[in-house]
Amino acid sequence: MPCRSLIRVYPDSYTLSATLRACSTGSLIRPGQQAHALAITSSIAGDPLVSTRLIDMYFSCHLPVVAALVFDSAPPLALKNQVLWTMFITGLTKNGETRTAMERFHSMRALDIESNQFTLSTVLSACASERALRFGFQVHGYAVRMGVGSSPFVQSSLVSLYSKCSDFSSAKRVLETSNLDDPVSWNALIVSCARGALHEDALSLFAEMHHQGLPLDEFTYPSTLNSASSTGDIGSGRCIHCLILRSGFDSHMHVGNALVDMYAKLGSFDCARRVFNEMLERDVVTWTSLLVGLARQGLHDVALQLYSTMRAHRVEPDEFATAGALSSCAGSTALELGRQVHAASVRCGLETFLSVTNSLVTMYAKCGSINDACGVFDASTCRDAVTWTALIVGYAQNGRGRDSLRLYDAMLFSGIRPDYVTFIGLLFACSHFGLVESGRAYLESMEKVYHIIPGPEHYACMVDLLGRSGRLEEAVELLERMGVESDATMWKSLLAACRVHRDVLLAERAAQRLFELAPEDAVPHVMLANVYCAAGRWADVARVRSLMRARGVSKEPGWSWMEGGGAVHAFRAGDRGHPRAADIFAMVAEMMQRIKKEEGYKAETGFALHDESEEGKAAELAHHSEKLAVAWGLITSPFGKPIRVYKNLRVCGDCHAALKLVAKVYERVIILRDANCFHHMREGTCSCGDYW
DNA sequence: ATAGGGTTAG
Repeated sequence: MPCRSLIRVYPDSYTLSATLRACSTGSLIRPGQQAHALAITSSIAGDPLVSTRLIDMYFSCHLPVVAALVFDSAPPLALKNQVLWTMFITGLTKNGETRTAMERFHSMRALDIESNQFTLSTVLSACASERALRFGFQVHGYAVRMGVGSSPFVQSSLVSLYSKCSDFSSAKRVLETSNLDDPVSWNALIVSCARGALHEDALSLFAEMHHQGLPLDEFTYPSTLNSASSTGDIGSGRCIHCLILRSGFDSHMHVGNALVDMYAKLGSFDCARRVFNEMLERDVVTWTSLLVGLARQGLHDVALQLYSTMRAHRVEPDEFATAGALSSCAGSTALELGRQVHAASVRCGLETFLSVTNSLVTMYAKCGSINDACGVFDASTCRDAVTWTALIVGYAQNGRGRDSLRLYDAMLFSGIRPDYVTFIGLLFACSHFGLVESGRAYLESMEKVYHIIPGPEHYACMVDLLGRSGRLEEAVELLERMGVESDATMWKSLLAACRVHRDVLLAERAAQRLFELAPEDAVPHVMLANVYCAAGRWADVARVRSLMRARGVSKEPGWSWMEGGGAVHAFRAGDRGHPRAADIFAMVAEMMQRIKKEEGYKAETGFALHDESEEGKAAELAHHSEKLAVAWGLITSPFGKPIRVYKNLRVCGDCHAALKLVAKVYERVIILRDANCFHHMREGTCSCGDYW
């Protein structure tokens, strides 16, 4: 057997520590493991110096379990080492294992290993994450006994702990004894104020820092700006922006992000854009801040353009960007794009985030794709009240009141507490289904069992519920005795009920209130005209029309649109602007002919706006935007696929009746979302139960 | 050798 002589160089612990430190800095797991192996073959893995660096390396590579294995297998001598323990507890805290960090600190004390300011600041920050105020108090006392109570690191951790636990007086007491030149404690306090919605306090702390001449740093500004935008005070926001520019902190990305966020939240998109454009580097937060700001102002299409620009810049969306984009898809009913964002979120493993799940359910429900909403819900592993509520509301809006209420029972069964919005969904479902008694019971349990005070949205649903079921007097009574001020939505519900139940007198009363509440709104005028129309009071119809002219209110033009082939096709009434207008009008003619012949359809000319002959009215109705859009759907979308149409106003009564028959004759499902709810039309019936 | 505070959501 030939003897191969190998010259092996065994590294010493200093060399290996240096290598491991490099692996930690770069989160390099493979070289880190090789160094670990080398430490074992060199018999120096148990050296306290090496163990410390090994643990640090595994934590930096986000492998807390391996780090714990290394720690627990360290030799007894190393386990007496204060630094090794500190490193281990710090690593646990940084990896979010704050509970374990506290437990390990407890063991450290039990083994009589002393702590220093390094250990204690970390442990206090773990306590802060766990909101463990009592344990934190004990650590505070121990820190004082160990003589490190005045270390700026310990003090800032204490301020953070107390303020996160809302013990602001203790936080301020620590702050008053702290080193004046250190802004970290102040920053911690400002952050907690901002998180706890104490925005005025946050701003005055900032002012005090500034007044005392304390150094402000790149951590001070983001949370202060957050409070400035939350108070809606653009003046102080601009002042802070000036300070940032003068001190040069605008070069920090977090500060720039906070500025973009503030201006976007306050609706100053020019300023937000300018900061955005001038930033030296941007990350996903920069883009998301702008996107969410746009979405909040209802500028969903711009937000979605921004999302695709972000993707084009190869910025990977995270769960916040994804949730924001999905919420804009919901806001502009962009189902196709929503599906793409959904697919991308699955590819990136983001769909398990609660925020993404919630916005997916909401997006599908608001786009009328309730089965997809249901699918996301069923596949989700983590649900909160928002998840359940999104589907409860979704079912209700899509005309599935029973499923909505059934889901609420399941929600209670799974131990999730309903919130304010849940009850809006439930009452909406009840009004949809005409369940007067259930509605009353939900309203009562909301107050008595869950101690949630009903707001205008709940009363609006109740008025609608009572009105629909013909209990008009009761509805009026509720409007007068409820604890909140009546608003236009509630009176509109009542007016709609008056139209259905032909109560002209009450309709006039409701309309009068609406003219006072929202004089420039055309809808009440049109609804009142419809009431007169149904009662055959043509002179009054004409009077309302001239009133509208005199007041200069005009009906918002109705338009309908549908997605297809990656584009949106939009139609106005009588619109011949589409490149294939001839085909569309031919299809409308065919549609109307077939439903007349096969289903005995007759135009409901009461819904025609202009005074003309009966034939003229019928022709006007036939070219309403929703009929044009459905015709386009029949031409372009394959058989078997639902035709999805969206309308900005409520669907007109004649279109509703006609399209139900179109769905039957053409054996197609038509899903029409109007300003009020979804209409799932199939085989001649509609999910709204003909009341909307 | 070891330490503290930040921006984005439904």
